[in-house]
Amino acid sequence: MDTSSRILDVAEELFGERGLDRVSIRDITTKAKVNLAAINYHFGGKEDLIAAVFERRVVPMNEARLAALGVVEKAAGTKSPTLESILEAFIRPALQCSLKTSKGGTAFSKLFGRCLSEPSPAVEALLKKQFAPLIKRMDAALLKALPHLSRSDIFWRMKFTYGALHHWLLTKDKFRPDWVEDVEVETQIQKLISFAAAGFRAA
Amino acid sequence: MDTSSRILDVAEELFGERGLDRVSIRDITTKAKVNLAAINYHFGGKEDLIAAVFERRVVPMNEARLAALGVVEKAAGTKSPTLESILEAFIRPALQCSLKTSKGGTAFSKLFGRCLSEPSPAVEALLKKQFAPLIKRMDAALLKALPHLSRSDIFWRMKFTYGALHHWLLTKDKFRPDWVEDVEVETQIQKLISFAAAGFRAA
DNA sequence: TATCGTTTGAAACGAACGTATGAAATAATT
DNA sequence: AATTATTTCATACGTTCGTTTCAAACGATA
Repeated sequence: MDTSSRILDVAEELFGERGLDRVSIRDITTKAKVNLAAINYHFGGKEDLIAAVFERRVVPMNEARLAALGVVEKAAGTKSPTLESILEAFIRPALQCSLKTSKGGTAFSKLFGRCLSEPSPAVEALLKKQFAPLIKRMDAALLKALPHLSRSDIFWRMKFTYGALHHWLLTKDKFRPDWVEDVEVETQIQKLISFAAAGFRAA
Repeated sequence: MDTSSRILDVAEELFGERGLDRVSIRDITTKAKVNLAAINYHFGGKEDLIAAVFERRVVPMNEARLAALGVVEKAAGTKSPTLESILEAFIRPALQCSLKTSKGGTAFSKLFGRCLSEPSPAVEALLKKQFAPLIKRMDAALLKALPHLSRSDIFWRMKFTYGALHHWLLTKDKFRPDWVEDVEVETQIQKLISFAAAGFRAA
């Protein structure tokens, strides 16, 4: 494991746990067992490190989403894929990407939530660049699957879906009373898909 | 306008704009035109100020939610209120509370999002204390309205609804392309209610 | 008006922060 | 083996942070 990777791993974990601003580069370099100056040498500065940590996960995630969308569209031929399959192409990669992360998958979820609520300039630019093409494809697919909805309707319902997904990722384990039964991730994915699909189909 | 109020107003605005950790008490006291030591004198410290800013909005918001829930339950008599009216009792006060805020209502929404993703010990304790009774009442009402659902089902769907609500509050203006039509707040509330209601009614 | 509790004021404290520097060590190239 | 280029290291710099201090100003009470 080389220096850059160790920094990225530790940074992802600590950022997820404590938030971007509550983690110093000293915290990261100490835990990663690298020199204090290593972050500035390899990434340029703290802001650039944040962007790098974020990018490492977001880019593959959105690529996987686009690929999954392509698969279901191809499988549907000239017809429109089912609403559920479109939503699944959007939801599942987010979770898989989050599971690959250290600390059992919670680190990236938290990090993502933080990047949305305390965006640095670099992260904000990355967000726009990374999500613009994905949203375009999603909008088009949903418009085809639900032709009676307006673009505005799809925009709002997509925003609600997005919120449900990210709040779920962010607080997956937290706030869960002990009487909640369905702890299987796959079950939760299906629950979210059917919840969102019903929302999209609402009159 | 006394010192404490001025501090709270400015703190709310700045925390919402920049995040809890990116705002120094010097930023707040300067903009509020009070002495640097005023925050420590009136609130104890920065953490306590954050909790105070948060509490000032959250407590009335959740009281309004409980009151609204009481109203629709009373109106329904022995029967269960409609699902839509239960959800509205949960959703509308959040928005009204957010509208009362300075900066046209965006400040509290952002602040709330930040408090969820970068919780300090004081805020976290306040969150649990403030939301426990509300969630209990919501769960009971929903269980009565949707008797075929399990408690777990209601838990997950409530989490999704919660996520949709907060993501909406957090990014209300942001990320909205110019072609989106429905900018009326009331319309957006109805859209969210019917989206969530459909999700709750999903098979 | 004299007194006492409360609030404000200017200044300073130590700690922690991100970053920069230049020498030492390592790796790559010839 | 000699010479570059790259990476690591210990250390220091200048800033900014939250907090503290204590005297001055203020307000209420008698």
